[in-house]
Amino acid sequence: MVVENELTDDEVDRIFQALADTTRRDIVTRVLRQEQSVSALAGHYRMSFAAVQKHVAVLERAALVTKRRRGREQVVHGNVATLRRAAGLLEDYEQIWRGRARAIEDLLAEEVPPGDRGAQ
Amino acid sequence: MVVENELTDDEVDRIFQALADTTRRDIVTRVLRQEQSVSALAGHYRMSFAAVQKHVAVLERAALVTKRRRGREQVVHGNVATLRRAAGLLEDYEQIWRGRARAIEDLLAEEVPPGDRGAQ
DNA sequence: GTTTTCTACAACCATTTGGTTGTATGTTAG
DNA sequence: CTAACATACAACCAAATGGTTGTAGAAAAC
Repeated sequence: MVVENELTDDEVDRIFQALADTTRRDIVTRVLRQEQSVSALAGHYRMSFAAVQKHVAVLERAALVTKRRRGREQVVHGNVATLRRAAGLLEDYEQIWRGRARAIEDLLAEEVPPGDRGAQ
Repeated sequence: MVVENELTDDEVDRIFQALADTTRRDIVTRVLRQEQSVSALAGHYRMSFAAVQKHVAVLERAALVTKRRRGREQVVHGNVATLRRAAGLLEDYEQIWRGRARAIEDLLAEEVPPGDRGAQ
């Protein structure tokens, strides 16, 4: 394991599920660049305010964004730690794959003992 | 952009959607470790063969796995390139965030011109 | 105070998802 | 050839998803 990740299956489900929508990914990029109120976010899309509100709620349940009250508006900001964890998970998969590749290499090295090279 | 990624929104949707299920993530880890036939995979889960077949189909549409015929069985192997791309996307988000952090730093540096340190 | 703005939330709807069973087809074993 | 095995695929179902409209409350503006 590259990094201790302590995420439950459900949490990982929610993270990837939340990322599996273009609008939500766009919201994430926007709030990573600069935190914004929900209505400011809603202004960027052609869907209803309530729809955007729901998208933000999905991202919030996945801990990809957090809301903070500021006066009458609720300002959304990105949660880079969760993104880092998700990236870490994917990197773990790569490591598994490399581990297998390594094992195959080792196996081949065993089959062709040192000093026996050259024979097919 | 860290790496040229040339994925459409729909493709990214499918990748994250496919990863948003514990069974499917488990299938990915298994076939990354060692390629397996669909029925061999199905043996590991308490759901029906058809259900596992559907999960594999979802992973295949996302290009996370590929099937190869071998006799009467269809052997599934993991597609590490797609995983790498997904990881790259998440790393891009981190970069956006770091970019903003950098911009804030620069802004602060402007507000407190050189030689004026020590105040606040 | 009244009005406007921003948010929350419920109810509803169409579509997708994740599962089932059943049937058909191709491939290997005897 | 026949039987067993591995896969494909359709039909069906309950639950979740992504959208809508409408109503209500809280905070700010006037």
